[in-house]
Amino acid sequence: MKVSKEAVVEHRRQILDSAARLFRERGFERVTVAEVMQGAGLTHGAFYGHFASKEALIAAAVAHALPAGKRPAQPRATTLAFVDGYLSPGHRDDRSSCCMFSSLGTEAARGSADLRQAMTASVRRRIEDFGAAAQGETAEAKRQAAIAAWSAMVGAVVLARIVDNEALSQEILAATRAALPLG
Amino acid sequence: MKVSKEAVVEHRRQILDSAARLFRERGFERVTVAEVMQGAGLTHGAFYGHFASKEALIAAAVAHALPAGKRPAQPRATTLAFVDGYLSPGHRDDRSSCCMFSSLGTEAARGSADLRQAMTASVRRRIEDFGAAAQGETAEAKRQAAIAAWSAMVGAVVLARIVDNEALSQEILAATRAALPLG
DNA sequence: TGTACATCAGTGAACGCGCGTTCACTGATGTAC
DNA sequence: TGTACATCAGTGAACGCGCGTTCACTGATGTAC
Repeated sequence: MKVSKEAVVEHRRQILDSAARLFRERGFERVTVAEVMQGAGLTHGAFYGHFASKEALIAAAVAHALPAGKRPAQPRATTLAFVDGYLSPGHRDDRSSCCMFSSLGTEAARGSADLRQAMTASVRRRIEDFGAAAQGETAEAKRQAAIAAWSAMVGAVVLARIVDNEALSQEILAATRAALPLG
Repeated sequence: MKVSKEAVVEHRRQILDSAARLFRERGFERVTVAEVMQGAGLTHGAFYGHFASKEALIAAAVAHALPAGKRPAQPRATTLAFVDGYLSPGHRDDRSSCCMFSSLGTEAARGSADLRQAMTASVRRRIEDFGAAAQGETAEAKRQAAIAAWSAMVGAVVLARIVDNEALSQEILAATRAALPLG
């Protein structure tokens, strides 16, 4: 049956939320269109009224889940709290709402141009956010430190999730945190 | 037709090499058993004489491609040359023989116990190799620096491959290299 | 050393299941009068 | 404001293709004598 305009917008949002959660949990390939729609409370047939293909959904869901656009500089304490949370066992184990770079990064590198564009925008923003809290005398030095910090954080969570030993996993998170060039 | 014992061993090696290359290029999911066998110069029917399942092949191929076991400490210059190569555009663009952590890391985190065990052994060995060249007064400080360095390297290549802008991609590699806590 | 035969790695057709995608149909929405 | 009707989001069955896996068969290997 037809549905109100507001419901259509809401359904689209629910599809994107469902997709973003499932993709993080299982990766792009191991999630079916039918599962995404079920998670949104709809049936699979309605999918192609919202998106042209599964590949288009992937790009849209990632863009939807990633913070985009500029925002005012956040206080140093906010950045440091984010960093601590990011390199915590809790974030490592949170597969359904965790960072998309650490959960989907290597798959995303093989993704569509739209997907990579959305993720590139997120990387730029992260570098800007971190730059304000990074060590360094000059703006270039701060930017360099921000990039190095973000690389290390993403890599640490990837490695901490692969490793099958809890002590080593936590050691990776803690050692990376300690070496971060942030204030 | 039956085949000599030497040929069987050689075929198994070719299957593993073919799988390791294709998995790196496209990820575990987008490679078919038939493609792996074709890459090894065989037909798909022979696959199940060598491996119990595709999942078993994944673990075996990664274990085969990853350096395993202890080896004598390598000179500092060797480690630094590896690091420079790892964070180079050439390695970033080399999808067929590159590091498996940067090409398959987020997929591997969802993989089988056997796969994760093989990758964990490789992480331990990398930390030991890097420890010898790392900054720090004590053994613990060196180990911590080695872990932070490896995390940053893996993360940097993941991000450098996602980003759709060549200048930003190279900046990620260079900034991470410059901040590495290695001697 | 030579011969007969059992073994078994490889071949290629086939199976069956799952998934992305399509489509005829339904019925609530929202517009024209 | 109320009514008739066109629109169109959602439903669920169906399609078709691809992929992991199986299997009867082939013929070279390698062993027993």
